[in-house]
Amino acid sequence: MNTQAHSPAAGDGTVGKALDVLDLVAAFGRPVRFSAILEASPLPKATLYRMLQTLTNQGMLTQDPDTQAYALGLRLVRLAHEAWRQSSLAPIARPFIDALAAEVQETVHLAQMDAGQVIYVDKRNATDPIEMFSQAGKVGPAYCTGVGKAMLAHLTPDRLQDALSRQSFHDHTPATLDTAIKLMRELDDIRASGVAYDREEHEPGIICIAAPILSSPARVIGALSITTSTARHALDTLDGFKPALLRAAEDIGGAAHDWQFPSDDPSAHSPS
Amino acid sequence: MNTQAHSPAAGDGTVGKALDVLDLVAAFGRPVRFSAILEASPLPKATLYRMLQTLTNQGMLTQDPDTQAYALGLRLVRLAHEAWRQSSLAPIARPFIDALAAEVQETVHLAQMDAGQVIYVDKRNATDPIEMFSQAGKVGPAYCTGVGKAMLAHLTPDRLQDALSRQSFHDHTPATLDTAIKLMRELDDIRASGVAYDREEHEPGIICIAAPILSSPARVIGALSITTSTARHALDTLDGFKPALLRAAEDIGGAAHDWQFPSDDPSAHSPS
DNA sequence: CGGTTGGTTCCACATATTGAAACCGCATCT
DNA sequence: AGATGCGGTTTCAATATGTGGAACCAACCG
Repeated sequence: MNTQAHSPAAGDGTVGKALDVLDLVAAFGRPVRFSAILEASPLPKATLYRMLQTLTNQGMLTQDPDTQAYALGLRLVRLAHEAWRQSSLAPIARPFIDALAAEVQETVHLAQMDAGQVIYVDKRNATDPIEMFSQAGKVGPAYCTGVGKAMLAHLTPDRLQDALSRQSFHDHTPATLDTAIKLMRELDDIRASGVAYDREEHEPGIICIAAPILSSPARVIGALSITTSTARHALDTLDGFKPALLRAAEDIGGAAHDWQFPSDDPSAHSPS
Repeated sequence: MNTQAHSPAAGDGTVGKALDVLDLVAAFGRPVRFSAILEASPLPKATLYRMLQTLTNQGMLTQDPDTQAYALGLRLVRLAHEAWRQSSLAPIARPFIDALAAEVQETVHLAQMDAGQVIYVDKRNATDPIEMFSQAGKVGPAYCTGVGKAMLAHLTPDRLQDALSRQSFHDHTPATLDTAIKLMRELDDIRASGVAYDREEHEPGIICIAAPILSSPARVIGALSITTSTARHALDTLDGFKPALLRAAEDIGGAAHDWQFPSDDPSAHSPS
């Protein structure tokens, strides 16, 4: 019934609260002491205390022995390593992204959708060395990024509805599509052309061309983008990347599909 | 009382179980269906079911709509992004690692210790492009890796004891130090010389020189290693890297210290 | 069409979580 | 020194939560 997913104030049971605490600690972005967490949390002192202890025991948090500040634990990193491997299509997409980045000599992003937000799971920077984990895991808005729009455009109606309801439509730049109506119209174009553009809608001077990655029939499982700046490319020259981008996106989609249904999955899916 | 930290069968409360389930799913390394998890878990059907539902609600797991297989969720990736930023010293160490890798033209690892295990939080591969997240988050044994031994050597007695009790002492290669006694003896040498070697103890043909990263008085907060193969370097030529390695380790330790105690922390620590 | 596997829901019971209040240690203030 | 306050830890009864055996439903298979 409850279409509402997590995000703040999800509140299923004890683990919900525990995870909220994790988010809370994460939000600080640096080690925090007990009292700081306390006043940011709705939980009463004693409860929070035990929760923190439990989480620390579990390795989800670590507590500095000197300053007794809590920070996210390494178990999380360990888990995430797995999460990244299995839940994201990053590992599958890797070779294609490498190739694409090398070919176009621009920054390439691989993103997925989570709770209406875009989450970058990989990035290849053709010029600079690399940015690594510092980028993977980053989240961003869906309504004003190329990858976000590319994915939105190919969502099923109900999922789109859900996703739209989560957008905050803040005006990042003058070009930002700041209403659901404008966005919807653009999504039609995107569906038609097969690619989405970010026309400095998120950050001034930054533009990109993005394509959805589709699996099986027509499920979006991610998006791929080539990002550059107005200093390097005019908006309309972005189309030069279109063939390479689309090819890479298709290749990744195909690879993902093959990986999901190697040939033996007994409880298969509805015929394609 | 219970020195035992997490790992399987930790069992504090509900969240403990929830996290165990996460580990379980992670262990599969690929999306798994309900029944598969069920038979790997001690939990009864109904309980596990609700647990999975909760975790899915919370975004810690995702369930494929077609095959209803569970996989680690993107929220985890998001959290880990933060965890990596704040709990690990990777972000601080980054520039130093880059420099070191460039200087020595060999693979450089940055690792930390968690529950007696080594966890790699960063890696720089001087020759190949990069390995990214695919490496960060990886865990390995402490007793037979350079970084592991370097950290063990500088643990406080009680922590060392705890860590040792968690080692499994499996013979990876003929050179593996397979008993606590042998290991202890080696730790003395490491303390004396300031660096640890991996003499093909983990993988044949792979050798490394590692140094602990120390903060404030004498707390190990991580370790740094330069890894190469017997094909490229003889064991005794590794010493050539020693100065650069030690310098980098010291620099990182210093930077971490400055970062931890910028200058204003009111509830400071014992005078340094 | 009946048997089986795989997943979901019920419900009485027990356990784990709750949170006000008391407590401790330690630094600071007078 | 002695008092005061703040940050962190512990206790304990009330109760909300999670538990898990068993029944249930659906879909697939023979």
